[in-house]
Amino acid sequence: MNKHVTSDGTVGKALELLDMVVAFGRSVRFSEVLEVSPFPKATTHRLLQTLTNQGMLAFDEDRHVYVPGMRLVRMSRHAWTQSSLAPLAQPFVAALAADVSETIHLAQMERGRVIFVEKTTPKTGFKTMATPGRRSPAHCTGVGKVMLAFMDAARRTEALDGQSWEGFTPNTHRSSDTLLPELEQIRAEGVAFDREEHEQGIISIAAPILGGSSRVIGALSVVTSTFRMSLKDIEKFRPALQRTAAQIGGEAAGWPYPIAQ
Amino acid sequence: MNKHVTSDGTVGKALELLDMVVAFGRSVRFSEVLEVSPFPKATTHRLLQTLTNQGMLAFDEDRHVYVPGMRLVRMSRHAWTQSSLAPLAQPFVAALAADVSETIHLAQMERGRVIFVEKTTPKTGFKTMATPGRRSPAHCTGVGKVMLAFMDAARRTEALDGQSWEGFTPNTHRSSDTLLPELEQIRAEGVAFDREEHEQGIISIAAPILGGSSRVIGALSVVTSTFRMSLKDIEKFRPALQRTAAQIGGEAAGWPYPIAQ
DNA sequence: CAAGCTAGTCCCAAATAATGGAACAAAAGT
DNA sequence: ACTTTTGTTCCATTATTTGGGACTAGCTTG
Repeated sequence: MNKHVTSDGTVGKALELLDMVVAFGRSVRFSEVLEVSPFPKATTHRLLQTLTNQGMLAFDEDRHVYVPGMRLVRMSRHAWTQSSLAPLAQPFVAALAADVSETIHLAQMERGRVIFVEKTTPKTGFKTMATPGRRSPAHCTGVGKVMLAFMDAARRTEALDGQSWEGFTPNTHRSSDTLLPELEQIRAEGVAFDREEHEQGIISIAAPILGGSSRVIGALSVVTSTFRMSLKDIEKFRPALQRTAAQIGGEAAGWPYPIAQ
Repeated sequence: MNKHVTSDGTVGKALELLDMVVAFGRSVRFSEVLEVSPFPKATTHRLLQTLTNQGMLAFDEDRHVYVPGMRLVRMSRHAWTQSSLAPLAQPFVAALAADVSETIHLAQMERGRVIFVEKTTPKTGFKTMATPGRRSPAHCTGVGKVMLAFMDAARRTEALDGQSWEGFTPNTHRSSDTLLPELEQIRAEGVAFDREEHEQGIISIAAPILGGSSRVIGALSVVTSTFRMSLKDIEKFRPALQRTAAQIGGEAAGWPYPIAQ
């Protein structure tokens, strides 16, 4: 008798479509949406119309394309300032970045998936797939694993059930059988390591950000490449990383930020 | 047989509630939402649950409050970069700000209401109510009036019907009877003036931003106070203002931005 | 420029989901 | 311990969503 991860009712379907349109990251034609929509043509069309009526999408009559609407722009901006750790954490992240001269990721969790909300790259930077607003699996990222490790048991079980267990590299965990023991260890150590589990050649050390009632509200990581450093080398970032995570957590405590789930 | 401005179906109701929660700008208790909700208790509760399930809201079990959810946070990146003029206009706005040394507002329109998407204040700045993400009435702001003036007739009629006609100062238009002739004049002149219609002591000159097919996608204004300048004085900003608006429009043409409506 | 094709829109009887008054439960106050 | 306030759930009724398919607009091709 558990809650379903997927849609409840019409609202769920509409939001699913909204998400799809927005995720395109560009204007889209009806037929493009229809291709990825799990709903029949008439239903898809009607839901898009509703969303457009509601200002969540805008329809360009010349080009016949849908784009995110102004209502979504306005609401999501409020959401960003209120519920993303980025504005609050920004100065601390910048200080850490200056300190370690490596890429820093700040992430939060949305239903078992990692959302990157801030990223700083040093001048000498290389590219990782993470980019603000991007959603990645939790089972194969440093920030994801550390949030899984520290969230409460019920949420963790649910989150693990929802993982894709997609294998990105030979090191990627493919099931909770191998991940669970590691989570135990992460809880003991206080930090998680990404051992090239998401991208070949990319490693990281990640610490949880704990808000009020020591619940996980996000995670912070120092990311580098195996060309520059080894797993052993990045261990040295641990004190600065944990200190910064604690500072951010301290600032955030007392504010209700979304709990990782 | 016209379209209704208000809610269609369950999706409309859910979005209305979402909007309310987000608009609070802080975490809210169920009872606070219920107070402003037009729906009965059970319905309000169920819709909030649905939104929470969907990740559009997050519920803090300790504090018993709702906050914007991570799903909305994630969408904000995409929505902002795609549909707000701010990223694209930023350099032009900065140049104009440096040129005139006055406050600049960049706005777009959501169903007859003005949304401020960017604002720059000179060091010597004073405070106006406008702040990015804020929504204001169109009938009493420079950017609002100029967008109304230049949008197509059908949309304009609909937008005017939706105005609150709230009187903020003695100069505020209280009905379309007085506003319509001014819109005519604005169309002829190419710019609109805010003559202390929204805030006592605040005046502005605003120009429309026209995208492809010369449709209004936004507006730009130079704002100052009557302590510093007169309505006649700010006329001198017109060339720079219009030039900048044209530059932004030029950049935006070819991209489908939400049309003012 | 008409015919053919594809993309987009609309209709309506059946199926399904939303509704909300009222009862109930859980906190908070006294 | 009791009262009040706040939050949650139930379920028969009611209203909305659904989607196959027909239709229309817009584009392409012979």
